[in-house]
Amino acid sequence: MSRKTPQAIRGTQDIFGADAEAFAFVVETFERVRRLYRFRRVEMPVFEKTEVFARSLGETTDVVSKEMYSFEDRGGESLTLRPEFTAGIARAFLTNGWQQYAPLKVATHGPLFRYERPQKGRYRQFHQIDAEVIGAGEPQADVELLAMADQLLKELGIHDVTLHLNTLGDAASREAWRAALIEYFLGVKDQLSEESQERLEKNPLRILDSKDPRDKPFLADAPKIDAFLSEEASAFFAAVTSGLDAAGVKWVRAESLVRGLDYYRHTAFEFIPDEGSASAAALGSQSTVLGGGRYDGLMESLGGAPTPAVGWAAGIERLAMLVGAREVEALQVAVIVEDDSLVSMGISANSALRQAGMSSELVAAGSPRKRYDKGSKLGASAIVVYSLVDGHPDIRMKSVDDDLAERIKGVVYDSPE
RNA sequence: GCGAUCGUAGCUCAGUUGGUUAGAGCGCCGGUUUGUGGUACCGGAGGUCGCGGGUUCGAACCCCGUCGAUCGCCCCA
Repeated sequence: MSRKTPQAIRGTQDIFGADAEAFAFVVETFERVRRLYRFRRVEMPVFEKTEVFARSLGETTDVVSKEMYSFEDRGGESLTLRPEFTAGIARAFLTNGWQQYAPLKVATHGPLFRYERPQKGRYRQFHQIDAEVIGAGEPQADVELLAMADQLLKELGIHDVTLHLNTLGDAASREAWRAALIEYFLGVKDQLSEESQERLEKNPLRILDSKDPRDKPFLADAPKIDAFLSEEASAFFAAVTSGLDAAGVKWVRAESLVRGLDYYRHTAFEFIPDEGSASAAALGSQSTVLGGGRYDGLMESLGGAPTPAVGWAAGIERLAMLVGAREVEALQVAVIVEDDSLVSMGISANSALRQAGMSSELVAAGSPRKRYDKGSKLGASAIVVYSLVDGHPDIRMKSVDDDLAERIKGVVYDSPE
């Protein structure tokens, strides 16, 4: 290990080989499915004014103060590497007048940055796919978005995850529920874990998904959102669930599923591996594969007109773990040159094969005697060998695939020298 | 920020209660087999055992520190 080589930044990854193939498979599948649902592609900046994220997330949270990659540029302006897509898309929607396209369905993917301690399925630079519907307040938008997520997971071959669904109601319902939770947990405060006692002040909803055994006894009897839902909020949720049923999307109710941020309204959801499944084992403690919700309050926090919106995002690395290692596509042709005087013949054959749409590798270096071995190890369906027989150039071809053999003959034997 | 486990060739790993010049497989390079669909044989390069200190006659091994990795807690947009 050379002392001079700089190390990669903590929490960044160099993805290669089968893992990189799995990553690409996730992105390609997402791109294909997103077209089926007519989501339009957007490309966003990787960094924004810190304000964009601070205002949308809420200034107070740990998330803003500790988990963002922020820095000053040369003009002294505070910038931040995007920790999520939603805030930047909302900003673009407002600054570019995309209201004219509403309701707007957009999709994107790329790197995101969060200053966190790396662990299984969590990195400082990680990658997500993302889909948003902006300017659509009706429950059908939630249904469409969730149907797309469900289809994506199935097309990725992931069948052991389930949609966990909840509603947070409208702003009034949500506040009433929150107040009731605080009151309830205050009553048993002494018996809660230290973490949850702190959460009581900062983020009471989060007590509901505490992992601490000391908290669990109190969770079952905690107030439920359903008791606080307004008539409209109930109707909205009912429309979402019946729409999902109609679309054939399986779901389970998750009464304790919450969102930390204030701008979330109504639908909140996560796709989570089924207990004991292969996917659950593959993900370790990072169980959520895809998550999102309705964020009707966000646009206002960025100074825009009230605009309903709903979206989700999913970690590409986590999806790639569930998809499993994928091998590179098999090589079709290995071109082996066993005598250096024939190298240019090999080069032109290799080149002609590729231009004719066949994947090809040239083996013309190293010990001539070992080239055949080296070439055959590439695992190609066909091998083309250039060698010298009695001082004359000789071409031989072997193939396990007759159609491929014909295609090769058409290219290699007819190519102008 | 906290905790646990781990750091030996390019890769995956051995290394006996501390004992001489630190090993294997794979990969890489070269040679042999006049070989032709992966599998043979021989040889070679490549390691201050993460780094720094300590204990000891002697440390890859024991102790302390440090850096890094992994997994978990907190947090999770």
